[in-house]
Amino acid sequence: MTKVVVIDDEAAICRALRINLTARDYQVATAGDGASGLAAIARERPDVVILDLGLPDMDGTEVIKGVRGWSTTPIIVLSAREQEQAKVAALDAGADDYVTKPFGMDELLARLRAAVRRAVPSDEQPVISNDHLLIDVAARRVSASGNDVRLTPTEWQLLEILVRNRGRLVTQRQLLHDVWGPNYTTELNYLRVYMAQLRRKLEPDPARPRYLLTEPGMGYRFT
Amino acid sequence: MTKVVVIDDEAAICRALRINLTARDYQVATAGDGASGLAAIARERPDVVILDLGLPDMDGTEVIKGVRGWSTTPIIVLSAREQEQAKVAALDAGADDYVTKPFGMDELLARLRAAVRRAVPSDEQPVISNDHLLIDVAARRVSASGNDVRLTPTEWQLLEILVRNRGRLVTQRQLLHDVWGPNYTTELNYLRVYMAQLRRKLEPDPARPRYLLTEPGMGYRFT
DNA sequence: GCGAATCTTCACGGTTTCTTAACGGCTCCT
DNA sequence: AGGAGCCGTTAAGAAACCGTGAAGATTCGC
Repeated sequence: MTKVVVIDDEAAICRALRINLTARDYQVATAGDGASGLAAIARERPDVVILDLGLPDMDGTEVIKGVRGWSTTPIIVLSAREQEQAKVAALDAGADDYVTKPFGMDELLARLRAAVRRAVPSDEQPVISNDHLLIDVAARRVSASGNDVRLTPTEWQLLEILVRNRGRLVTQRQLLHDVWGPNYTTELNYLRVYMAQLRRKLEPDPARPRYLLTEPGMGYRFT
Repeated sequence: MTKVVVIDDEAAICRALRINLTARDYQVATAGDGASGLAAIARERPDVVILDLGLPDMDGTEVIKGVRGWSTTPIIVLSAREQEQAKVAALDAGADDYVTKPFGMDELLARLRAAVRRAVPSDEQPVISNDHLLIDVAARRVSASGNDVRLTPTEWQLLEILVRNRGRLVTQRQLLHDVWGPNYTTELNYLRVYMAQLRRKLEPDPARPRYLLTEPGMGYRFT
């Protein structure tokens, strides 16, 4: 059975969605603010999330980023008609779709079906482990030669993207877009600085990298 | 580079999209009706399709079904505000998203980025594999006789075009246009230099190519 | 508020990649 | 046989790119 988490501060909407979705054999959990919404997602591991952007306690994009750190669950955003800017920000933060309020239930259901259909069958949690390195993405732990390594938030985001795409080349544009946002896709400096820091912390010989490889002119690759 | 096919019967919209998308480094092809739209999708193999529902010759859902028969390319639907019913039908037919006319360019671009980003996992990119060669376009990996081969950005672009059109002749003009841009379509030198480099890196006997074949006076072909 | 950690920005030297030109071999045509 | 055009090969200078250290600016925790 498909599991849905609904995050909305309007109780009426939560109730309406719960009734409609339950009637169509979805399993529904609701939350009234961002913090409890994140908790619900972590607890329920839903197949899809419906998220209202106008939450009382935190910005909607913060919720999205919080989820995208460890999960690829589809997120459908609800927003008032005027928040054009917020919609764009939400999609760039990693939302999969949005519906403007007031919305037709038929439309929401169609989008829900589309989102679930698209979803990739849940992927395994990446854990890298070899003689020298141990990277546990879910637990946010990294150690090199047996010693725990502390990474800053930015370093971690960068490493996580590379690890999730291990073996594949990740382009500079994509890294910059996913870590710094859509307006920073030309700041190649940032990549150089942070790749150097990651290598200093992770590589046995930072000057001759074994894991964090450069593909000149294109991007980086974790192997 | 991301390739987009736009299908809309309003020439003004086609033109506006072409200009905006080209400026953002998308590669754009346009079609004015459903039939030529389907042909364009089959020919161009775009990364994403923008489809107007109000086409003169056939219903938009027919176009979607026609594509979904053999491809999972993301489809973003354009529709007038009133066609609520048609939107639902389009999403159920396999469309991935829709935007109501009149639309904001920012919103469309954000949805485009979201659609392309989502599509990557499910999109099966060509992988060439035989005794001697292994080419994984998605991961940007090439190996010859078991050894990993490093390619420069230009070498990659060239090889990728040939691989995507494997078996077919690709003209010199098209290669030059797609790799170096519209102002370089006479620099046949570039092709010779880079084909030689690719052969040196990929062919078992570079002087007698098995995969990267020359069609004198016309172009090259990957087999 | 204050100190520490983190992020942004800059400049320099070394390396890789791109561009360009020249030369010889080959095929086809006259 | 000779010439013209096309192709493959090589090499060298120019341009772009990368790694690095370090110095402000900003944020965060106390």
